[in-house]
This record gives sequence, structure tokens and C-alpha cells, in this order.
Amino acid sequence: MGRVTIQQVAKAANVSPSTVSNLLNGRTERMVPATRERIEAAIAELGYRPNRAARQLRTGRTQTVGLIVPSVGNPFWGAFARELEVAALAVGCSVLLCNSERDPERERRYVEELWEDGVRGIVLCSSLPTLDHLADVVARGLRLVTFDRPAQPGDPDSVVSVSIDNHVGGFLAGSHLTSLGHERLTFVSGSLASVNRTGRFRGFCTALEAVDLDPTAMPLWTGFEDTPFGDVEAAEVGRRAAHALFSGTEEPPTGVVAINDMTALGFCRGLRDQGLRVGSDVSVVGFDDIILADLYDPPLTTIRQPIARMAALALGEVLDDGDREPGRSVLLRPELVVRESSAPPPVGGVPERRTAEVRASDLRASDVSTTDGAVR
Amino acid sequence: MGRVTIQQVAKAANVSPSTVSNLLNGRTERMVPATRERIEAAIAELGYRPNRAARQLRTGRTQTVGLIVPSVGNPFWGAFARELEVAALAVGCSVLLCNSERDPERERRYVEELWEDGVRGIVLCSSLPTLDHLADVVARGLRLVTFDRPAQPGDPDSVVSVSIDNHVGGFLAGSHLTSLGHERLTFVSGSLASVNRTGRFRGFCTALEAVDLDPTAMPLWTGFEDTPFGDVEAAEVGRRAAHALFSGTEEPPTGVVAINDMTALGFCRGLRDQGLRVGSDVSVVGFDDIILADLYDPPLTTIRQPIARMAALALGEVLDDGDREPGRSVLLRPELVVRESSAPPPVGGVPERRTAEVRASDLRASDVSTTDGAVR
DNA sequence: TCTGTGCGGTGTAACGATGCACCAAGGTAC
DNA sequence: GTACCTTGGTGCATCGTTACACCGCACAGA
Repeated sequence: MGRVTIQQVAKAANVSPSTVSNLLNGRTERMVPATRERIEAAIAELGYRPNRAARQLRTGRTQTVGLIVPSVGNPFWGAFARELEVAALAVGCSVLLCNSERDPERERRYVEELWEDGVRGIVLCSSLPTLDHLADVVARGLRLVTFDRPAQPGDPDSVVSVSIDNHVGGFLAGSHLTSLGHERLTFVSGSLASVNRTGRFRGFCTALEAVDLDPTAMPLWTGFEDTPFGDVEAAEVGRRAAHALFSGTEEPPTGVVAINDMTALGFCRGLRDQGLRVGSDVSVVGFDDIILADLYDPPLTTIRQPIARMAALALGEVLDDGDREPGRSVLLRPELVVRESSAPPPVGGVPERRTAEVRASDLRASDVSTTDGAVR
Repeated sequence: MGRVTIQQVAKAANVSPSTVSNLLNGRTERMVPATRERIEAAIAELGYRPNRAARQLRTGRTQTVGLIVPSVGNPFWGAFARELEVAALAVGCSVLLCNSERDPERERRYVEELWEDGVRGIVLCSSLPTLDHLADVVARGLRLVTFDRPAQPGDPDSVVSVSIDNHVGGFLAGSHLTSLGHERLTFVSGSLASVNRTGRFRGFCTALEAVDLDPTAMPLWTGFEDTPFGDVEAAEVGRRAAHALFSGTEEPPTGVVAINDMTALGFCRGLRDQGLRVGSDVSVVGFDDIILADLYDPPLTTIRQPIARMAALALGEVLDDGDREPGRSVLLRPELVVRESSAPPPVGGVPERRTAEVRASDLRASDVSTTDGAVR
């Protein structure tokens, strides 16, 4: 296929392949400039590009980093993937993208596969509570950087993490609502077992306690016990939560903090299904600040994650061969972005304004549940 | 690193490496079952996994397909990328994802690089009018499948395309609005030079003509001449279009078809900026049916692209070694999804309801322009 | 007994780049 | 003069897999 090899370059430059290889790999200390120029000229003229497969076979290394996200179908992860690629491109790396769909087994398989492919390291976007399923590969030397999942007690030492301070984020969201005067608040999220959920929820609770509200007295949405909602269905979680919270017998909340923007948007949709208005009837605060947050009607108040900076940081952690403190967590400060989905609570509480238009078909399954109960 | 090689397997099974290789590559016709079982047992016991780099070096082939999208930051492409990965996973392939940001040069570089990496083929999501910048690589044997870009006259013969019938899509969108009684309609899109834009716009015009409306007499949004809006900024295009169309001196449209959902959503946001209501004041029809279309308030009427089927088809075209008719286009039929962003036009035209709340800061730059003119 | 042939595998030379060990030539030092 | 160093490179084995050519064997037909 007309592929140019290092031999051909060597011949053209009248040197040995080794010398060309030396140049290619920056071992130029003891190389006379004239030689170097000859080789460079030959490379340019022949349009030589080193064969990656051969290189990798020989060295065992790559210029690729793996990225595992729950699903690029979710705009937040799509945006993050894009930022990581931008960062990688700048340093001549490429990114191999995998969707774990939050399935630990699938996550493990991908990690294993990427490792066998010889990636430099992996940025793992997972919020699974443990990394036990990956301990093997990490022990064998994989550079693993977790994103959006601060290091946990049992994690392997070499794992580095980059994320926002979820506690602060949850606190910002919660206190934004309490400062508007809300006193009945709910935290909505799909899975209970995710790490960032815990942080955000704690922050939320802290915000309530700061104004002498009792988190355990709030209307609670416990999510689905065993329904494995994918990231794309995050919105559906929110929507169902809205249906459940506002059709029960209990007095509903006047404000809600959602685990992420997709869930928040779904929640807004659920409110709308019931004829309630976001902002004026019920305040909603999201998390992430995806592009659509600003686009939504009303524009969504949310907690912004600085994904571009985080992507750059995560990539740096993967690539830096230098002295990296093992087990460190980089925590960035999130930022509250106030838009129009949050407002003071309506006087007299949330109106009973469910319209007849609620179509049962809007709910995909029947698995809706609400529970009261103590906050864990 | 404890890597198991084919030699070790061979030794364990008491055969030669060649025989193991034969099994691995399905050349089992003249292999006695006992041998086969011995080898399989050895593979299982040692946990052998073939080394991809070595394999690729030897054969020049991979189990990877390239995917080039404008930007995974855009939910439509994110969703498509995910579907393609699902399809690829099912046949044991992996997907290498690249964001072209609609830059032809970047597109070319990626294609070149993927080709050098030995991908089986590339699914290119591009709507550039020509493929000239890729003619080289295609001529050298690259299997290229374009998505969302029907084959054009000058395209290389071997290029296959998978897309919806944009003309039908545009027609469905347009005639949905005319059948609701709209008589002043506008088509909104960012770049004018994209292939699918042409198809959709023609379909839109056909729909107008079908009810004796003159497309050239409609309020026209010509987009930006040279502003290279990325895919993530598609929404911004729509928003600016709304600002321009509804603040000019000309009588504004009562209905709008957008080139895609992100632009439609941006347009809705722009309407809102001016105190206009989507659906009741102005009807908006999008294109793609991204998840957010259903989530939006009001839910967006749109033209659905069957991305899962399209992804599977595109992958098939990349992988099928069989008899493929060169230069063929697979056109799928899009589907109109009616939601609540479209309704009959308001009696008495669009109300002058711009509120004082329009903040100049909502517009990022000053580059807004509208032009009247003949339809090309 | 000799040739032919089908069967079930094996031997071996690549694929392209790398990097260690080595080398020839010239310059000191004593 | 010889021992030794520095300079500027080169030779060669090697990474793990593949695929083509070939091989020994058994049995059939003549």
C-alpha cells in the first residue's frame, strides 16, 4: 500500500534505521546537525509516518488514553468527552471512548481491554462506590484517574481522582433554595449508591441544617431500588420523581435539587405534565450546567462543573510520568449559576393544579414509588 | 507483565504456534476435534488474549472502526456515537471517536490518521459539500461511509452513504406547518453549505409550493456568512435567528422549521427572550428528535431520525466485505413527531410582546444579520 | 515396490520499529 | 607506543502473530 518504512528513510538519508529511530525518539544529543537535517529532509520528502502497531509491539506503549463514561448519549458526558479530546489533541494523544452504561462488569471488561491495548492510562467516569472490580488491573500497573468520583477509603493507592467538591455543590444548591425562603425541599437522584450522590446529598443536608431545617423531615424521594436506569434515562428518573412527589398524599416540596441537569430537566417535564410551573410553582436546581440548562424554558438554575479545566487536569494526571503523589484527589470548586427555574416559594404552597392532560402513556413503566423514611 | 503469548499456549497444548493461530483465525476445517479442544483448554487456562499490536503489524488490519462526528458535545452526535458503539460491541469491534468540529482540515487529518492506524473503515458524519479533501485516502482503499450526507455527484465511487431522506423530512416539517394553517414560514439553519441543509430546505420549499405558497416571499434567515459555528453552538444560531427575525421591521413568520433540534431549542430560547411563547405565538419544528426534544417545555415537534437503525446500517456498510454496490446511498424515511411546539397560527399574527427583559448580554457577540433575498 | 494424494499439522520468514551493545576513528595522556 | 576516552553512529536480536510453503505419514491403485 505504498507505506513508507523507517528503512526507506534510512536509505534515503544514508544512515542506519537505528539513527532514524534515535532522531524520532529524541535521542539527538550526540548527533551531528548535518545528519539530523538529512534525516529530517528524507522524512519530509517521503512523507514518512511511523507505524504505530510496530512501535507499540516493540515498546508496549501507546499514545492513546482510554475514556470510560456512563454514556455519551448524555450531554454532560458528551461535552466532557469532547473537552478531553481537545486536551488530548493538544499533546498528540488520541482518546478511545467507551460507554459503560454504569454496568460494573462492562466497565471491568473495557478497562481490561484498554489495558491490553496498551493505553497510557484511563480516565474513568464512574460513580461506583468501590473500585474492587478493577483492583487487578490497577495492581498490574494501570494508571487510573477517576473523574467525578473522589477517592474513597478502600481505593487502590495509585488511583488519582479529579472532581468537583460535591459537598460544596450540594450545599450551594441547597442554601440557594433556603435563602429564597423554601422550607420543604427534596433531593432527587436515580441511584443511591453513587459516590457523588452521597457528597451532593450531604451538602444539601448541611445547607438545610444551617437554617435549622431538619433534613429527615423533608419529603423524600428514594429513587428506584433496583431499576438500573442508564444515563440516557436520567431524565426519566426526574420525571417519575415529579409524578410521584406531586401526586402522593403528602404535602409536596416547594423546591428540589436534582443530582444532575438531565434529571432536573426530566423533573421539570414531570412538573409540566401535572400542570405545575417551574420557578413560580416549584423551584428546581440542577447540577452540571450542560448547554441545555441555559436553553431550557425556564433556564435552569444549576451548579456548574468546570469541565474543560477538569478534562485538562484529568489528562495531565494520566500522562504525567513525573512525581505524582499517589492516591491524591483534586477537588475543584463548583459554582452556582442562578437562572429562572428557582424563585421564592409560592405563597400558600404548591397549587393543586394537576390538569386532566396527564397521559398515562407518558410514563413508560409502572415502577414508581415514594417512601418516607429516615435519611441514612 | 505476565503477558501470555501464543507460544505458551502452543506449548501447553502440545502443538505449534501456527496451529493455535489457525484456530484463532477460524481455519479449522482440517483440524481434528481433539486438537482443537486441547488448544481451547490451554487458551482458557492460561487466559490467553491475542496481542492486537502484533496482529495488526502482521496483517495490517484492525477490529476498529473510526467515527468522525462534528462534536460529541452535541446530544445528537453523542446519541449516535453511543448507538454505533452498541452496534460495534455486538460484533466485537471498537470505535475510535473523533470530533471534527466541522473543520475540513481537521477532518482530513483524522481520516488520514485513522487510516494509518489501520481501521477497518470510517463512519464520517460530515455535511461538507465535497469529499475532495479525502479523495486521496479513499483512492488508497479506505472504506468510507458517510452518515447524514447522501452521496453527491462528485463523490468517489466507493463511498457509501447512510442517511434519512432529507427532502422528505423537510417536506414533512413544512407541510405539518402549512396544514396547521401557517402562511408565513422560515427555515433556520447555521451554515448554508451543508448537504443535508440543502435537502431539508428543498423539501420545506416543496411543502410550501404544494399549498401555493411562494418560498421566495417568506421572511428569510440566511444564517451567518462566515461565522464558523461549531455544533455545540448550534443552539446559539437558533437563538440569534429568533432575535433577528422578531426584532426586524419585516413582518415575522408564524412558524419555523429548524435544521436540527439544537437550533430549534435555541430558537425557542430566543423567542422566550422576547416574551414570545412557543406553540401559541410561534410554531417551531425541529429535526432529529434528540432526547431533549421531548423534555423541553413545550415538548418539541420534530422530525425523527432512526439513529439506532442507521448506526447499525452504517456499521454494516463499513464491515461487510461482501458484494457492496459502490456508490450506493441508503436512505431511510424520517418520521414526523408532533408535540406541543407547533399549533395553528395565532389570529392576528405574532403579537408584539417583546418585554423589557431582553438583556443585551444574552447575545454573545454582535454579529447578527438578516437579509432578504431570493431563494437560491 | 513405486507413485499419487489427502490429511493434519509444522517451520519459518516476515511485519516495522526499537534500543542495547558494540565499533571504528581520532584525540589525549603518559 | 600503547592504553583509554570520546564522538557519532551502526548491527542485530526482538516484540507476538500470521500465512505460505512444505513435510511426514498412511493408504490406495497399479
